[in-house]
Amino acid sequence: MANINEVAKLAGVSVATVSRVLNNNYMVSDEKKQKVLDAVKELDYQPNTYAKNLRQSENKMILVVCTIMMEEALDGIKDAVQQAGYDIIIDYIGFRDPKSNALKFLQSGLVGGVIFLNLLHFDDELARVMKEYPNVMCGEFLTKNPSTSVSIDDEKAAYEMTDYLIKQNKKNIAFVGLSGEFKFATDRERGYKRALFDHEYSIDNKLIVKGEYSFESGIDAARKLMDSENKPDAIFCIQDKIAAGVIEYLKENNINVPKDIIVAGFDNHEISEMIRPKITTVAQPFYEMGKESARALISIIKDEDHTGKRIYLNHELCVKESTEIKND
Amino acid sequence: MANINEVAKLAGVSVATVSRVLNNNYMVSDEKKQKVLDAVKELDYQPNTYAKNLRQSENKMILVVCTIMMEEALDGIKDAVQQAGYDIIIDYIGFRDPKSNALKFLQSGLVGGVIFLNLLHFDDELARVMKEYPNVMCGEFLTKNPSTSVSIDDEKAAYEMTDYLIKQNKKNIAFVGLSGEFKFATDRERGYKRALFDHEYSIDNKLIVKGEYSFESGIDAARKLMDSENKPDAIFCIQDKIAAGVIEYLKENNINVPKDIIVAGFDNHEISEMIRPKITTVAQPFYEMGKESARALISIIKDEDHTGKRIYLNHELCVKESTEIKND
DNA sequence: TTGTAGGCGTTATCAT
DNA sequence: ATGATAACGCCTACAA
Repeated sequence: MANINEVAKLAGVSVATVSRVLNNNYMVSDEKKQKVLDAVKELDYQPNTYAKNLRQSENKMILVVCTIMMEEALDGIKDAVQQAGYDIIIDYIGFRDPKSNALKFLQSGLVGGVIFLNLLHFDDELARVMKEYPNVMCGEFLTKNPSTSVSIDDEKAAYEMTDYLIKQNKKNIAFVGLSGEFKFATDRERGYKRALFDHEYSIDNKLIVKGEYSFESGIDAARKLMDSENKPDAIFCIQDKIAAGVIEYLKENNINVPKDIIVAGFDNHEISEMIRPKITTVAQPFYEMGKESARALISIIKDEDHTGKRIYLNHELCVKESTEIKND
Repeated sequence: MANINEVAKLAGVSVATVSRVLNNNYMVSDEKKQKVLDAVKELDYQPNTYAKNLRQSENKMILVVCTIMMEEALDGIKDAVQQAGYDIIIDYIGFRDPKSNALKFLQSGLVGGVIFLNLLHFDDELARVMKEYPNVMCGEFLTKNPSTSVSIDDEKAAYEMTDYLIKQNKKNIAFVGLSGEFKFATDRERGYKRALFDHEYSIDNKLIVKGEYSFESGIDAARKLMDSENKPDAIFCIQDKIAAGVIEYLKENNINVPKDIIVAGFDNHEISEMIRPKITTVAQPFYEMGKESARALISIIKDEDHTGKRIYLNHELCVKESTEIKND
């Protein structure tokens, strides 16, 4: 692998000139610049990342810690980051190892900052440690976490959806949430309750069930709701996969959606287009969220501006088939 | 961020001793070792990755290039890699930029090898360039590509599925493939045709349609098949999402699956469990494929064993509801 | 067993 | 505008 010395030798200049051409691109004659460029091409020269980062004070590498893979958000991050001349590397941790290599990568100087993508388990220790490093939370964060965060306003979105369901003349609106202690989950539940309250609906805890983040869990939730005495005529699910499960259960029991019961989900997941009826849902601007997160992180890295901000982006209510009765 | 000098000073030893404790762990007295360890802890010292890699010849960083995010495969890669003391970073490229940063990362010395995960666009130039670097293809590869590859035997799997469909007493077995030139796609089509041939079925090109990798494409494919004169009584789709679309179209047209037509997919994608009837499919051992890929890559990096191998792992036929008539 | 010093490939400072 | 050289943090001969 060619290094800068070989390039300099081939071009007949000093290493400093090569470095200048490749980085600053000023204060060097066109003649020598061309020679350097030719030599670089000839040798397929690429500056060594390790040497470069060792020497430079600023670290232009960003780590993205992913639990669930959100391709749209990653696209947004990539675009923003590349624009600023940064590189990203991804640490995929799934749900197996909540801590990830973030700290290791940070302490070893590999990366200069971290974006946590939809991280669900941000414990106290991680929060404490992360105070010392540039980081932003994209999509999910804990109240006690002081990091800058980018997300939609989950409470507002859930409020709007519930409000919409009420306006379809429904009286018994159920909510299917998550059993864990996640901020986005409690926010959405709060939005649901606040909408009921504002419309002077009473809140029936029998109409609120909690489960996991899955299709099967949706089936279970629907069974619970339909087995109770106060049956719902609308079911708002915290996620589309769950809504898909709910719809499946209702279909199996010959309950028509949307005629008998209307169902809504959240996330505009692809499943919402693959199930019949297509699921009314809330679309999150994942691409923009990624982009905004990256921008925020870079400005934190650059300006040392460590004040945690809350950045809210706009969601979109997507009305599809599961809440509107067709007129064939 | 603390460096090795500060640790040495605090521990009252030389930097060489600190380095020895952290790496070799031999030829150093217990007394000094303990002092070093204490100092490391005290300062939260973590060796600088860039300095370390610059100095060392061997590079323990592996790049995984992802098109589509396959979490199971990533888990497998992670497990194998960590066991060997390597780190991975992921370059997510989606389908937007087929070339990825692989070459850049390799040339800049950031990584010592690459795993291409389900890469579909492996062009001649990439193939040429990649000859010089350790790399393995996981899940998909081109015939002309000399890299080591890990996958299932797609032809065999498709053969078995087709054979199974024939044994359900079906006569007109359609195949929904992909319009691109992908090895896995042509392999599966060949397996389908070979099974027909072995059973002395004639091959009707009207029963072979091609489209995209999506639910909508499945709907289109089913329409085409059902509009032709020689209607199928079984439809084998190259992927589960496509099969889901096919099933949806049939349902909309009051054609019962599996009673009237049986449908099969491929990949054991989660959608195969969320659609009714659940889709009979072929499961790929993604976790194992990832693990095997990582192992292969590490041995290539270590041994400089550049002979391209083909590693086939076993698939599994998953018979579900879309091909078997229930007896209620 | 331990310490000193050289060098990995860059970039940045200081001369020229 | 250009070149020589120090320094980044680490590992590893080599010396003691």
